[in-house]
Amino acid sequence: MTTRQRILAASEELFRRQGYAGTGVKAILASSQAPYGSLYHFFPGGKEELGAAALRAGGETYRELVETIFEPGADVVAATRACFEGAAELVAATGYADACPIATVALEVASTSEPMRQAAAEAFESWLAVLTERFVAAGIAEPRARELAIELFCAIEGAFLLSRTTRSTEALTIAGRATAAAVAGALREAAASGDAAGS
Amino acid sequence: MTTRQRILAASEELFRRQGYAGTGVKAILASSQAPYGSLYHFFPGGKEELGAAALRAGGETYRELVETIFEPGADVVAATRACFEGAAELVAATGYADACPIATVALEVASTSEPMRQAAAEAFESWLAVLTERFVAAGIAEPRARELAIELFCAIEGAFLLSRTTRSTEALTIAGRATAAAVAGALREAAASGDAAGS
DNA sequence: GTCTATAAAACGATAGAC
DNA sequence: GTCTATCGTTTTATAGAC
Repeated sequence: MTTRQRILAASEELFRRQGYAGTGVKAILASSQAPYGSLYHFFPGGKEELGAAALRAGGETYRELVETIFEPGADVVAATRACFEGAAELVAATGYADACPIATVALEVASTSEPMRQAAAEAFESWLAVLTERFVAAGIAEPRARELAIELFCAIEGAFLLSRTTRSTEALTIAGRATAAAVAGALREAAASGDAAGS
Repeated sequence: MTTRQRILAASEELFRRQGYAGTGVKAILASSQAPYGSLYHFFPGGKEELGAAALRAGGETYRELVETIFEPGADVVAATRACFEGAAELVAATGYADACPIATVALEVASTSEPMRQAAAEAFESWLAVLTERFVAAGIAEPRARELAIELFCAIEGAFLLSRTTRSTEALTIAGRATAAAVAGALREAAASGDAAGS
């Protein structure tokens, strides 16, 4: 693992758990066992460039995770359930420390750092794009598919917030059940209108 | 307005917009036009006590807002719609700066400050309690009513996150429509099972 | 490309006069 | 209860040796 990768990995973990402003550059360097100067060698823009890079890296990791759970041809209702169940396991297993790698920082910088805000927005959009594509592949028409993707996103992000704050997975269970039901409903509607069009 | 109130109001605003760690004590005092010593007179516990107090104050403000929108006897489906529409207006009107007074700080401190985490959890629970009560009053049985409250919470918090990050109210519109539909569905089910019980 | 020493500023907190 | 001066620390960032 290169020095750059270690710095980036440590940044992802610390920013996700304690936020951007709450994490000092020194803590990142200590955690990544990198010297002080290396940071500014690989990230000349300093902490802000590092923050944006960490958002992009975290966004990519989670996009791949979503692609794995919603594998092409999979049952999207089951995948939705798996998504929330996996999230609940992760959150509980880490003592309610790890959830979304973007959310905390995104809220912190939405009004204070334009480059970081954009990096977070692109990460979110990439997840929505994958979800939308999978819902379309499952037979749900384009506008409705994107709506469903956004519903899933909002449900799981809101549940992450409530879960970490109350130290309970209840919200993830309930939000997961509701979202799976919404996906199942859209699937039924799509099948019905598909039949109608086919008849 | 007393000095204490000014400090608290400024803290609420700054913490909500740029987070807890991202807001310096000096900025709060400058914004509230209070001298440096007053802070430690009214909040001997320093920044952390001020943070917890701001969470409680923000939580109370929003609980009253929820109580106003979901006024006793009101149509809960219309109230749900009004909730998301009002949120969209607020977010857009403030240039995507103001949304939830708790969420940003809650994510920041969930794993780093136990007193602040608890203050945030109590605020969230107070909102859920109001929502649950109103759904019960509308005829929805207790366990389902609390589930609906959590669904609404997750949907709006997730939509706040996506909205502030992407600078668009799209998520609030979509999440609002979906949540209103879920509430309407629960209402129909409750009426059907109520009829069945009554027959 | 690695590492340290240090600068310059901001941080939270305190002491003490009024 | 108000206000200021200041302490000690920590922050981000840089300079310069290796």
